[in-house]
Amino acid sequence: MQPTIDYTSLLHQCGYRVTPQRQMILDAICEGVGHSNPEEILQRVRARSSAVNQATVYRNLNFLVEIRLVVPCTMGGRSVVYEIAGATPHHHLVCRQCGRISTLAHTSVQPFFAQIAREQNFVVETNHLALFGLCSDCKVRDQNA
Amino acid sequence: MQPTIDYTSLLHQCGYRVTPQRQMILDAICEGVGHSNPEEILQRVRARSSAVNQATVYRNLNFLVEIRLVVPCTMGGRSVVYEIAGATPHHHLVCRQCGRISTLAHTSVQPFFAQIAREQNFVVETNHLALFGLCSDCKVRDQNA
DNA sequence: CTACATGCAAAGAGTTTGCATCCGC
DNA sequence: GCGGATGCAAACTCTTTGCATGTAG
Repeated sequence: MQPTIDYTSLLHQCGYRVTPQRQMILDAICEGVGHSNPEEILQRVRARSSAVNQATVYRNLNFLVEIRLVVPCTMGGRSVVYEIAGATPHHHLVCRQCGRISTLAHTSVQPFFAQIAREQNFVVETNHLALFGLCSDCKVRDQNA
Repeated sequence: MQPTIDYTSLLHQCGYRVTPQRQMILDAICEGVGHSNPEEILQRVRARSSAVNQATVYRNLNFLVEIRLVVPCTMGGRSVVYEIAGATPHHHLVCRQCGRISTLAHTSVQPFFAQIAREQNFVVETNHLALFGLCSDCKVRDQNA
């Protein structure tokens, strides 16, 4: 988790306005360790300051994505989740049976992305890949069934 | 694109009811070459039979996903897209700048999935991966800007 | 002081659901 | 004939927007 002050001054430097709401929303995204949907972010912000409007959260999320400070990614749920753009890339294996989510280190993914850059001349910027499938436990259970 | 009759008899065999609507929806998914959202499917079905309700489309999509005849996948758009489960796995590189979508052969992805199976004991079932990033043209444009 | 941000409420999109009717088997 | 499928409309969730007010710079 990165300190908020960096982002605050970064916004300043780029000429963007820094409001208390915007700061709290950025804080909330940082706390979420890269897996927060708008609702969770709203909850976290409201825990600090009771009266922040959800429209403000949505507007700021869109704004932060636009200026590329925050990255949206889909994890299979109904709403998109957000994470700080500079966060360490990390990936997830989502089991379709039991829903368990395990983490996949970027080192396991990097060679694959490098290969795509080489073969296709395409720079993958997804730093939060979600792969769906069957985890080891459910695979065994499936075979025995 | 696969002939519908396979799916029809498959449904029969499994004891599921086969209605004209269900057949048309399956046809529409097949026609979509794996990239149809509910709206497009509805349009395609209605081109054949004008009065099919959208609730029926949604109910059938959920049904077909549940019995694993159809697979849902997110391509970055607002709604999920659907494809026939048995379709040849194929993947996409989506450019975040120009929106261009290029195809990535499964052979480029297979070793990566195999590695995950080996290292993590996790069977990736995603047969329609969407990777977001910068295409070659936009990369050049980015560097010159 | 000005332009942008916020709050509020209402509107929009996309999807689901309750209930009466219909129809595959 | 029975149980699941459909049509219709209303409800629900998530997100966006118009407008008046507030506030950062």
